[in-house]
Amino acid sequence: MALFDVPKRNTKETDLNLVKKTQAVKKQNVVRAGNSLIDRIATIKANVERNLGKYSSEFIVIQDEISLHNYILHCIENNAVAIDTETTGLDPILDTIVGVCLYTPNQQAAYIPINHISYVTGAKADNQLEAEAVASELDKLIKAGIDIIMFNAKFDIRVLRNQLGLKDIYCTWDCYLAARLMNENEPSNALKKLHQKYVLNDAEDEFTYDEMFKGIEFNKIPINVAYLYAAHDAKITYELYEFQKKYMYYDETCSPEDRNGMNGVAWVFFNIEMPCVSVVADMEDTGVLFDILYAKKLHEKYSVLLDEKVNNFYRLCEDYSEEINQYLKNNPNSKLEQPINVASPSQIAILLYDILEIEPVDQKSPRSTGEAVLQKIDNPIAKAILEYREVSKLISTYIDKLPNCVNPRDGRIHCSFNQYGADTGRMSSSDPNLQNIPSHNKDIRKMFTASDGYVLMSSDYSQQEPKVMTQMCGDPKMIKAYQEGKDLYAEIAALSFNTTYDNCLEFRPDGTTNPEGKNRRSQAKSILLGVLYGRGVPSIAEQLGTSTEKAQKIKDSVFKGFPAIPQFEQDSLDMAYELGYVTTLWGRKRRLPDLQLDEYEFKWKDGSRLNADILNFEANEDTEVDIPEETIQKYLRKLRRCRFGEKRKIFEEANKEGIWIVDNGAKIADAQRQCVNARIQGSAADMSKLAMILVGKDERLKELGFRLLIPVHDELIAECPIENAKECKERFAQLMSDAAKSRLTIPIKCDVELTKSWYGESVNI
DNA sequence: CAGCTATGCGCC
DNA sequence: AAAGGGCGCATAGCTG
Repeated sequence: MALFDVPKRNTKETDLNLVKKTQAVKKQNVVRAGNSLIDRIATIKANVERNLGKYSSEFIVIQDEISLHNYILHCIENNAVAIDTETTGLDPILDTIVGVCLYTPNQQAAYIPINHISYVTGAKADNQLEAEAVASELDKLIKAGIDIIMFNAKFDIRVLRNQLGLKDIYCTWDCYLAARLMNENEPSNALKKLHQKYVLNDAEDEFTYDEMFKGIEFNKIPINVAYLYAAHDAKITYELYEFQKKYMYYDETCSPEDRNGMNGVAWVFFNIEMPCVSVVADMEDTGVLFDILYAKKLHEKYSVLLDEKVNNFYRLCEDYSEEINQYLKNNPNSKLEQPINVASPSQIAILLYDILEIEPVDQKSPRSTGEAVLQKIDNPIAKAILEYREVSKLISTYIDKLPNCVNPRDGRIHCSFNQYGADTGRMSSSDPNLQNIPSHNKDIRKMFTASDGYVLMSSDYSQQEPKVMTQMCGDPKMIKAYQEGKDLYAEIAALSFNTTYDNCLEFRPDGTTNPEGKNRRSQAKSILLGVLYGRGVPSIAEQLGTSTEKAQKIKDSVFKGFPAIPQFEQDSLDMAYELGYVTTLWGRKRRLPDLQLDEYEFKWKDGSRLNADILNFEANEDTEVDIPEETIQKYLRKLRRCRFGEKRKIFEEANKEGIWIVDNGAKIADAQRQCVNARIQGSAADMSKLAMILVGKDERLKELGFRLLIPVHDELIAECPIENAKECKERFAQLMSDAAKSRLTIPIKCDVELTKSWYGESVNI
């Protein structure tokens, strides 16, 4: 947004601020000047021509049907095309398509304008193709079944479906997903960054949309300028694909277990990630029906509750009004407002630790006001703050936010799923995030409902991660427990603590509760889940409400009874140290470069110390002097010998010598924890995606009107017409159970819940 | 204002 | 001595 159209605000703006802003928008080769739209387009035009003008002969604009037809023939001949779409925004449903870019080898990259308008009059620009004409030509590519390469295909697929009506548009190679699989630690996954780094070898800079057109919709950019930018994208997508293709291919003669090469990763690409794209696109297009009226009722209900909580907090503060006033008098510059802002952690910290002088609970962060800390503070104010936060979170993040996310055309929420959101391979959800809707609270999820005449269906994998872990450990006793339908935690407890299975259950056979059994079971559970998360013994002890020593003994017993568990931990660590990465059951990689770090790094304090030998003319003046090996060894010896708490002294000692010691201990420990967790969480993610593919592409379910709505990691939410619920339910459960059969021998059972609204009352059929 | 980090918290 | 994996997002508070 430019300076001139910044909305008027109450705050006074100094001239200095305005000057600073003007300076801030100037960047490199991009100049911003002028205030009117006409001036700004002129500036953009100049920028584009200066930076992309070199492509003017390489790229073409296709403005008639015959040229388009000929280009499509070239694509089919080549059996490959890169496609990119240009739109007025990022919403494939509400925003409009502006043009399509194509590139096929040995041809000029082509831009096909469809919906450009004059930035002066707003009238539709001349010499563009009709959407229908473009659609019918693109349909020929689809019918021919040629390779279609895209970057972040889900978006372009949705645009082409919604804007051009291309129902069967597909993608064979998504460079975004390939890039994520090839290096999930890549600092940026933007097309231009990846192309710049891997195709151009960082030789030249490329400009992003915002750097070129910030704040201007693409349909207002004149065609003779726009094509330079747009066609470029299709071309670099293809070039990135050619780069990736060299490394990611599946060798039939090589098993997916080949963990040294890319075979496992390629298998995941072709058999999990790529087939998943259209399923995810379907879910986003479908959306989920939202009950705005019910949300309004919740707003009323929870607003009253919030008022109560705030008032309760202030009422409790009144007991300390003298102390608060005294504090304000002594600390006139403090951040404490009057009244206190309950939502401000810094003000709460002042209240609790400075005014009420409560002893810090957590020595590591003595001024924390987090939930865990507040729960331990025995003061009604702490409780009041927690209650306030609970309600305010519900209102701001869900009750008041979600209604604004509803698409006015269909009353549904179409969020965005990032298919490779987490580095482990898990999906994520945003705008809004539908994977963190409260489940503990029974009101919130009910805002999501089935379509009229439909019923909601949810199916989850029970104990997905423990099952995956059992499979990867390969422990026969654990596998047997699942095969016999036993409770894994109880079985582990029984065999670890030398007692019977029945003695490790919460309930006795006669239905009465067995506190000792419950305790044994939860101990075994804590140990197993602790391994899964890389949790430390003291933390497990805290969870179990016991001493660290006790927890260590419990862990020892479990590890002794189930040596496959520590063996699996060790194998995972070995794999990561040897190969630099761990793998999932299906071959996805999680690279952990931090594991290769030295525990301590030694650097000169003032950056680099240059070679001080003035007489050594041979030496490059940038040559750094290494820190003498004996000095490094001296400190390493000290650090290895020292007790905890003495580290800092040694660091300071080195500091006085001008040496800066970097302690990588925490990073290495993080990576070690990730070794086990990434394998389990990643394998579970593979499994859930396989289920989505099987369910989402099932022809029979499609016939029945069944559609997936939301994946929540180990759970799939869907809906289907009520009259088909019975068949859908059975087929849904069966497909989910079968999805992981290729690698999981443990029995998988899925129960399907039928409801009218999410987590609402069960519907019987 | 835009954009960043820190803190805190919802989910699996 | 302490030791929880993976996300997205709201608000506060700071900076450019």
